[in-house]
Amino acid sequence: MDQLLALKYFCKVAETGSFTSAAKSFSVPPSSISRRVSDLEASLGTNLLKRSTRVVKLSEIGEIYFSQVSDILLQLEQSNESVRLYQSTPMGQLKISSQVSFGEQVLFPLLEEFRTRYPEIILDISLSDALSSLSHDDVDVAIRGGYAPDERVHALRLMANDFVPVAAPSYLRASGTPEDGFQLRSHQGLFFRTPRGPSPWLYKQDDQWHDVSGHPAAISNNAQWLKELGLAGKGIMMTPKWFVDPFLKTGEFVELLNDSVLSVNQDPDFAIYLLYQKPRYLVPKVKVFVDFLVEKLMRNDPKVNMG
Amino acid sequence: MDQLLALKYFCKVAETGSFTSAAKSFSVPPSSISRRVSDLEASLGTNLLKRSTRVVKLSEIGEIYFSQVSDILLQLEQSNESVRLYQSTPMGQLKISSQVSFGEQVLFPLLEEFRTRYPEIILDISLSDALSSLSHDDVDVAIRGGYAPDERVHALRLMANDFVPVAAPSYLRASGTPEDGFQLRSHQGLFFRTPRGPSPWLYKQDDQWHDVSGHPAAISNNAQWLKELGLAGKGIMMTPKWFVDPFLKTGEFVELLNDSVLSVNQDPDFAIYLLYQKPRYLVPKVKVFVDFLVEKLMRNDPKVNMG
DNA sequence: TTTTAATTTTGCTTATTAGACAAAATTAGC
DNA sequence: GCTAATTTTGTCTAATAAGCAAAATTAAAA
Repeated sequence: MDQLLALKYFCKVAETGSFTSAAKSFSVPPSSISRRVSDLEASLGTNLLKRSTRVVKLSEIGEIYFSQVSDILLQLEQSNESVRLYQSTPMGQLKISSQVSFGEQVLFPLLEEFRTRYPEIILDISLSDALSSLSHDDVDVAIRGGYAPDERVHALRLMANDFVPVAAPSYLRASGTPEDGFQLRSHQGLFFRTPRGPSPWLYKQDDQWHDVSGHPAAISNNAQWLKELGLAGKGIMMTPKWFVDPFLKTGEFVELLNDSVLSVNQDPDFAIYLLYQKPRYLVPKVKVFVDFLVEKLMRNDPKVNMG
Repeated sequence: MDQLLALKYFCKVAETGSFTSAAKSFSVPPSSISRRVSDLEASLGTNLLKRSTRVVKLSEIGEIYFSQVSDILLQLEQSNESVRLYQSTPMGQLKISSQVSFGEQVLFPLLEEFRTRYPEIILDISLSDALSSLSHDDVDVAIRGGYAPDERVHALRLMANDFVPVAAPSYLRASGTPEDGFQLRSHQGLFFRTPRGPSPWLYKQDDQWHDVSGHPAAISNNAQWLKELGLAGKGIMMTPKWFVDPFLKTGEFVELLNDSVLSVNQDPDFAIYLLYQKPRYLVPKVKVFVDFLVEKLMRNDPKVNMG
C-alpha cells in the first residue's frame, strides 16, 4: 500500500469533510479515495472516520491521528522543498582543491568577488600539489595542471599552461641573454620536478621538438623555492606565465625568447583544467563556481573545453 | 511511486552505508533498493547519495534531507503506534447517553468503580429521555428502554424492563389493595407518557392480554414527578422495578400482584438496551464499558442479547 | 599494474496494487 | 416514502514494485 498517498487522501477528506471533494482535488475518482482510506484504516486496525452518506467526521483517534499526520506531511513537504531550493539556489559548502601555486597566485584574488556574489556558499579551499582524485577526496571541484583525465569527470580547460623561460636581470647580466632556443642548453636551469621527473625544456623548430634543457642548478617540486632562486639570479626557470606575472610587471623577472615555441611538454592539451564530478543532477553551487572561473579566466584564452 | 517506501529505503541505506545491507534488512533484492532510491532522487532532482561500489556516502543535501526525513519517519511511526495503543488500551473520552431515570438510579452508582478500573477513560455522561440516534449525536454508547432498533447498531439487552404496579401504603389503606389484575381498573393510575402516548396497563391471562388501565390521576413524561405523586399516595404506578427499588426496600412503596403477568407492553423484547455503533474496528473503551455493564447488570437477568 | 571480489546497476518478467468507470447501497432532507 | 447526494463495491486496465540474472563498476589484494 502506498501509505503516504493514503495519508494525503485521509487528510484531505478530514479537511474537506467529504470523499467526493477530496477526490476532486486529487483528480481521482471517489472510489480511489475510499479504498485508500479504508486500506489505511485496516493497516491501523482503527476507524479514523465516522462515515455517513452526507457527513464524514473524524473519530476520536482519527482526530488525534489527523493532527499529527497533517503536521508530518507538512514537514515532509518542507524538506522536499528545501531540497528543490538547494537545487535551484547556489548554497552550501563548496569544497575546492587546487594546486598550491595556482591557488595562491590566481584563485585567491578572485574569490572575494565570488564570496560577495554568492554569500550563501561557504568556500572550503585546500591547496595541495598532490593529485587527488575527485572520488577519493571529498571535493566538489579540483583545479589541476596536466591533461584531461579519462575518469568520469568533467574536465574543463580553464586556461593554457604555457611555460615561458624567465630569469632575473642579475642573471642575464652575469650569464648573458639567450637569443635562440638552442642557446638555453648552455644556461643554468631551475627545474620543477613533476611526478614524472624533472620537466625538460623543449623547443620546437620546423615541427620538430628539441630538448634544450640547461645545466640543472636546482630541482625541486616546490615552485616557491625555485622562484626565489630565480629572483636571486641563480638561473633560468621555465614557468607558467601566471606564476610570475607580478614579477614580470615589476621587472624582477624578464621573459626570454618571447617568439619562440618553448614548452615543457609536447602535448598541446597540456593546460590548467577545472575538474568536477558529473552527477546526474548538477548542484548549483558547483555550476556557478565553474561559470565564475570560466568568466574570469577564459576571457584571454578562449579555447574551448573538451567534453 | 511509493514515496514513503523510497524514504524508508533511503534512510536505511544512509544508516548502513550500503544498498546490500539495506536490502537484507527489508528482505528485498538490492535492485529494489537501488531503483526506489533512484526514483526518489529523480523526483527531487538531486543526488542524495554519492555512490561508489564500496562506499555509499551522503551528499551534502542528502545529509540534510536524511536528518529531516529520518525524524519524520520516526514521528509517523510513533503516530501509528499511538493509534495501535489506542486500539489495545481502553482510553479516551467515552460519551454515554442514557435515559434520565435509569442513569440516576442505576448507572451513576456503578460508575465510580468503572472510573477506578479504567482511569484513562474520561466519562462524558448525558442524561436525556429524548431518543437520540447514535449516528446523529456524538455518543459512543446509548442506554434506552424499548425495542432493539433495526439500525446498524449493536443492541445488547442489558436487563428486563419489567413493569410492576406499586403504590404507597397510604394509598392502599385508603383505596384497598387489588387482589387481581382486573381490579386495577377501578384504581387511580399514574401514567408515564411515551412518545407513543401514555403507557397502558396490560394484564395477561390465559395467553390473552387485557387492558386493565385505571383512572388516570396524572400523566407525565417526567418519572420523578410521578414517583413523588405515588409516594404521596395519589395512585398506583406501573414502573420498572429498578426505578423504585430503594423505596420497596424501605416500605415506602409496596409491590402489588407479584405473581401476575403485568406489563405496559405486549412485546417480550421490551427491555433496557445498551446500544453502540458497530464499527469495523471496535474501540476498547467501548468494549470494556459494554463488558462492565454486562457484568454488573446481567448477573440477575441472564437473558442473552440479540445480535 | 593486474586481478579479485564485493557491490551497485540494468534488463526483463511476474505479481501486486492503484486507477477508472459503472452500478449498487446508503441516508439526509423534502 | 421519495429524491438526490454521497459513499462503497465490482470488475477491468494500467502502472509499478519485486524478483532474478547478468553486466558494470571499483576498492583492495596480489
